[in-house]
Amino acid sequence: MAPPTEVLTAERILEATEEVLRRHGPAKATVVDVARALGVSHGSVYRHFRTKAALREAVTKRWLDRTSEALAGIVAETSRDPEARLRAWLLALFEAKRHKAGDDPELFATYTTLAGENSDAVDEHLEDLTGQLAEIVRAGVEAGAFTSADPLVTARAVFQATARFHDPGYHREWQQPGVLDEFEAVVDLLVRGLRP
Amino acid sequence: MAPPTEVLTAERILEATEEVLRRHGPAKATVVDVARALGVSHGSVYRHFRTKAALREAVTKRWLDRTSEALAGIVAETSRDPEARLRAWLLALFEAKRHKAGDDPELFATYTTLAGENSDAVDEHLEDLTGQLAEIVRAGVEAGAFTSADPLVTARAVFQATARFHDPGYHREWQQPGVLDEFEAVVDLLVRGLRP
DNA sequence: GGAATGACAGATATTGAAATCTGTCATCTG
DNA sequence: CAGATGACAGATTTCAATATCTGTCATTCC
Repeated sequence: MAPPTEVLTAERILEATEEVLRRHGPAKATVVDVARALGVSHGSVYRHFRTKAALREAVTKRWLDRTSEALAGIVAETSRDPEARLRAWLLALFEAKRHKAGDDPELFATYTTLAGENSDAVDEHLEDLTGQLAEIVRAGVEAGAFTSADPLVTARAVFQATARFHDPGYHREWQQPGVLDEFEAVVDLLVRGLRP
Repeated sequence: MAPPTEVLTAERILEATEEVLRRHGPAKATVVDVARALGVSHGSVYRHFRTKAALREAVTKRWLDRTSEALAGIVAETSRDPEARLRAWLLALFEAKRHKAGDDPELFATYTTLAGENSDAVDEHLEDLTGQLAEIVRAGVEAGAFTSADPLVTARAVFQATARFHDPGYHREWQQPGVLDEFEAVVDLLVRGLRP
């Protein structure tokens, strides 16, 4: 099916795996399918990824990293004041998830399954995100806009308190009317709590 | 097995059902099992509960009501100041769930399954709980300890912000060291946000 | 010689037939 | 006659046979 003349790279395998996952879903996506999509034998896939689990983990990491990068941009907007950045960051996270879940529910379910299989990768991702939040909190403390004995502890608290608006387990509730108001009520309460 | 002389009441059926669920788990607990435990035919059970689902829903409601009652006691302790009551209420909810999940994981899993099957009963329960929280917030506003434009909206925000410490989906994390510190960090932030 | 292949063993998933369960109701019993 | 029974039809679950997949590796190919 695919041009068999091209060199087989990890990158090409990952792309094919994403496509197979999109098509067949996480339960039916096999490495034989991936090999077939690439026009190679499944043994060749195993030359690049030791196991099926390793292949899926690599796909998961790729996907999580895309989310992180988008949010890192907001952390870097140092011209905006910390409170605005905090609100923008939390809203961007929520809206990104909400749209993924709403626009393509099957793909979202696929990635939710992958995330469940790769809790180590997810934990790393979560640490990355709380690190970004901590950076905003730290900047806020420095600017006198926030109070916090320990920005990382505070960041974790803010992240956990907004779990309902980014944890995939709550995805059903993200489509209901009024969620954005509920989101704002929580964020307002947290921002008030952060002020000196 | 049970004395067949006694009158068959809904109450006795509910007790037997809880026992069967405890023994066999939610997947294998059948109404034939319940009937057998009571020494009656399964047709007799259907005289008191229209369907298996209705029977399970009744068991679920019973269980949820027990949680509500314990917490209602804290709301009623009007001699304590609102902030103390709020903290005590949230801690009691967390500790109750944490102990149920930790002490008898199988039973906890059983009730989590039942809760998933009966989202209407759960929604009612959640409304009940946020109502209790709203009552504490309202008292706090009246006493000048809290600010809130709308106690019910604020109560919902507080409840959702602490979801990680009462939503059964997070039960794994409740056993990890440091959760109580994380709980306190979130509650502190929220309480600060509530103060005028 | 480095990459790709495909046959293979053991693990996992699918399938369809048999067993069990749910919910009804005509019948029985005290 | 109010309440309990158990036979029954259709729905659901279980289980074992069958097919497919995962991961390895000796062999092939460029």
